[in-house]
Amino acid sequence: MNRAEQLCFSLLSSCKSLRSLQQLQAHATKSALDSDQLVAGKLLLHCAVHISGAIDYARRLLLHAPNPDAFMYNALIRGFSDSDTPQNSISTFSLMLKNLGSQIDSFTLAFSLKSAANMRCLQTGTQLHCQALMRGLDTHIFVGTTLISMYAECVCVGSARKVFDEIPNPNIVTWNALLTAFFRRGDVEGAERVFGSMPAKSLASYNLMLGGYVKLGEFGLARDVFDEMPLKDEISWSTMIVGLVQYGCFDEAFLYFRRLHEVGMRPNEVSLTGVLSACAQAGAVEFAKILHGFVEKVGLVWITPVNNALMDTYSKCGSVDMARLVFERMPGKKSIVSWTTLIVGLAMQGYGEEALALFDEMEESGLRPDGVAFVAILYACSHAGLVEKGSEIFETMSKVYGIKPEIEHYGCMVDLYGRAGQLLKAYDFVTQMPIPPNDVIWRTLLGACSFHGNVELAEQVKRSLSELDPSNSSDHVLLSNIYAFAGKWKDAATVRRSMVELKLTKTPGWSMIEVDKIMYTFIAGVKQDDMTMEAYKKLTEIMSKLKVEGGYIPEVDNVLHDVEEEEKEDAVVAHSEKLAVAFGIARLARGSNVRIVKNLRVCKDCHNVMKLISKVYKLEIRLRDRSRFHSFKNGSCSCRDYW
DNA sequence: GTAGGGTTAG
Repeated sequence: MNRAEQLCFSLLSSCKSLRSLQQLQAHATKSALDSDQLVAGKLLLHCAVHISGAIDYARRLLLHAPNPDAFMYNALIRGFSDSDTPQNSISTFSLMLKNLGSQIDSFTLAFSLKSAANMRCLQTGTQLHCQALMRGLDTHIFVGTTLISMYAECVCVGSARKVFDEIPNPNIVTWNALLTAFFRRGDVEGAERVFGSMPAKSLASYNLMLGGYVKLGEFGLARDVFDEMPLKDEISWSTMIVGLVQYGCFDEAFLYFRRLHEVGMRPNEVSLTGVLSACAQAGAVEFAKILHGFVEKVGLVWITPVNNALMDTYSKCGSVDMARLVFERMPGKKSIVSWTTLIVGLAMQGYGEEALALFDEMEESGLRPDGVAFVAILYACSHAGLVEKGSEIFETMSKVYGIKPEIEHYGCMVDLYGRAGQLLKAYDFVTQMPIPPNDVIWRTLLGACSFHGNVELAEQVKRSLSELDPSNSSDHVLLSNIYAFAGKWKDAATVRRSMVELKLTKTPGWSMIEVDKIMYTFIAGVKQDDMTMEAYKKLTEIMSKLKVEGGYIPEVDNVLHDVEEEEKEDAVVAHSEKLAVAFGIARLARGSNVRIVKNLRVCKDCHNVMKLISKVYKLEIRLRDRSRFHSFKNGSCSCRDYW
């Protein structure tokens, strides 16, 4: 390497943008370095893998290179393998095969195989495997390991094993790839056998075991590995935290996060996104604010997923304005996830028009909406009652953007019509869908029937639902409640009895409230502890005050006769959100806002009670239910009674 | 002059 080349390479490593790289390129041309194969190759590699958004420029560099060599092809194939269009890797491979076929080497195959793995495309992967076989590269340690990873991604454990057996000296990375293959198939015993026969274990092997157990919900086993590990790094901790959050064990996730801190480790971006997601789901906004401060202090604001998690947390905790602020101030790159997160946040609050405006803005910024973005915008329309607009967008999605609607999009449409009370239209839509409706679709429609009190259609929908998922207890509860609200107590009781016969237990409704940074959970009908007793006592007081000062009339009390206690409880009386709000009124400082998170959809009676409380007690209540946000203020709700 | 295995967001 000569001095000019050396200088060029050291300058290259500091190029962070395409612009600075182009300046360096101009400089190289001036110094007659542009005909230097080494320089041209390095420039291309830097564009392809180190500068975000410069991959197309890298492609042009290759197409215009006077003598494209194997190194250049490999660089471009590598760049595409980590992009959002890994299929371009494969087309570059084909081009290389045509132009420079004899020079395909272990790098070419390893990078191309990575793309096949990312695409989970077994067909492409197998073709590349053939190419490797023809060149005797299938037993090459790097190619072989990547082949195993590819088969792992495609859940072909047998093929992964075969490749492994042919590799003469598998190293620890090869073993780890094989371990992944077994876990990918959910084969714990197979994975344990591999782990047991490994000649050496590194930290990554233990982390793989942890992740594998955690993903399969085997927390006891995961905890054993975690406690026995000779060394733990940030990935070990992150794996535990993320896994616990994914399984809804928020308290334990918070515990691990605290322990991580106590043993002197610093939370990294992954454990932070994990614990933020726990805050989002549990509604722990005060704790999230502390984490936000930490994120800013340690410079993690540059990490896009962290910002996205912050936005998601703030919007799911009812502070969509904070979410917007995070979005506007993000110093790093806004990904399509960033935009979609805020769109959903606005939609949950019923800000349909703002969500639509943001969607347009996203497109203007050059991002092309994907399938999930369309789910978000359709969700926005359905939660804001924008039926016409929603139908229009649904049409454009396939006709203009060429995105084939999937079951989630159809679900949004059913919700759109159903929420708006256009039940028959929703029903026709379901029966005319080009793909068979699943249980979620029918359940959405059943929810709409419940909200709009259509008993006949509900019965019909429930029959279809029972064919698909007969043992879902919440469907039975919903139908029973539909009967109860219509005063058909005998039918309600029949549904209840069938639940007993089918041995179905109902999903208990729970609500959480944060007081002094501690989350309290309330479950209707569970009265043994002091905290719940306190809530019940306060609730009784509140309800009588509402009757006198707010003119409260219970939704079904007047027709409740000759009914078993259980149906009454379920239909209205002491739903968990009422207990949580009562607890909040008893414990929170005057003037604090009440924030509640509920796992099911709020019922009409509770919604009514919340409105009255907000007026009589001059309180602002934010309630997140399974489906959306409700901000109660001065006797009315932000959802405009539309939910 | 380029690689392979372990934890992140809608």
